[in-house]
Amino acid sequence: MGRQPCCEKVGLKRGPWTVDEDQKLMNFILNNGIHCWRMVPKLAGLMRCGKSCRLRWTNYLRPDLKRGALSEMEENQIIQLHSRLGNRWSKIAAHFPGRTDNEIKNHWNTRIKKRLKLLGLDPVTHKPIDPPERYHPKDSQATPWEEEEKSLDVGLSDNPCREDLSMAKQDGFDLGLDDNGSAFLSYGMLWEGLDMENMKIQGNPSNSCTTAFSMDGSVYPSLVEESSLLEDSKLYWTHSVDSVPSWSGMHSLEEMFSIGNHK
DNA sequence: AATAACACCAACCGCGCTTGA
DNA sequence: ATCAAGCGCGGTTGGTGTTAT
Repeated sequence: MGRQPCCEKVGLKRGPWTVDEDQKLMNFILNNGIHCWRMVPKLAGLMRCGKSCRLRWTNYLRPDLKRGALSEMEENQIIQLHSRLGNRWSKIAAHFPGRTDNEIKNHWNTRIKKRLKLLGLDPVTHKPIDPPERYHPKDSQATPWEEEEKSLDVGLSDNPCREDLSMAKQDGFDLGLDDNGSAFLSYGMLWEGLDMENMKIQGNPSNSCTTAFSMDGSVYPSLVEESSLLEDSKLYWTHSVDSVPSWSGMHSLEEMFSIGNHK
């Protein structure tokens, strides 16, 4: 006896969402908020399952989503967080306001993985490929990232990046040390040294100063841009869909989305 | 110009966790 | 304590666009 399907699939639409469907879902959530995803498609007049609606909202329609490619700084942060947390995309995404776990996961699978391999690093362990074994699972019940998580609060703080800064400082990223105090290559330096066009390591780390973390904490342009953007448009999105009905600036939102964000 | 190979990403699937009856 | 509904997460798939041959 298997698990019952999340919904009755007969007669339900699948595949890419149309503009009309997006508008219906958007309008419904803006006007009513979300209390039960299962009921959303029925009430919104959509021939979709609730799960599909939730995915569409969280990955595409949410007003606080940040559009565009991930910056090099964001990539570096993703790598460092992944080395601590493993494939816990939602936890990693929590450090990137406006980015979804799906987006980060896709980016990891399609780009970062390859880059790490090119650099001779194992995307899973973040260590040089075929190094002498340093991690012995038998020695510990928990994986390295599980151990790491015990000492980390991976939830959102007032300034997630500042939290990361302290993490980085604690763990010696600026010194090129890993969690165990061993020699460790800075991803930022590796990134700078990798000429993706010619696919070769240029190797002048001394010129490479762009790491994920700036110790003065002043260089997070994407966040700065975003916060000013939010201020300008008077949007106060709080990561909680329950707060949808209380947004101010609803008209700005609707205008924004009537322009269309479709492929 | 045709088409094969590759890259990207939206969407789906199924499992596990949480919550409430 | 048990069970089922609902939700969230991570892995995977498939469609579409781009590049190489």
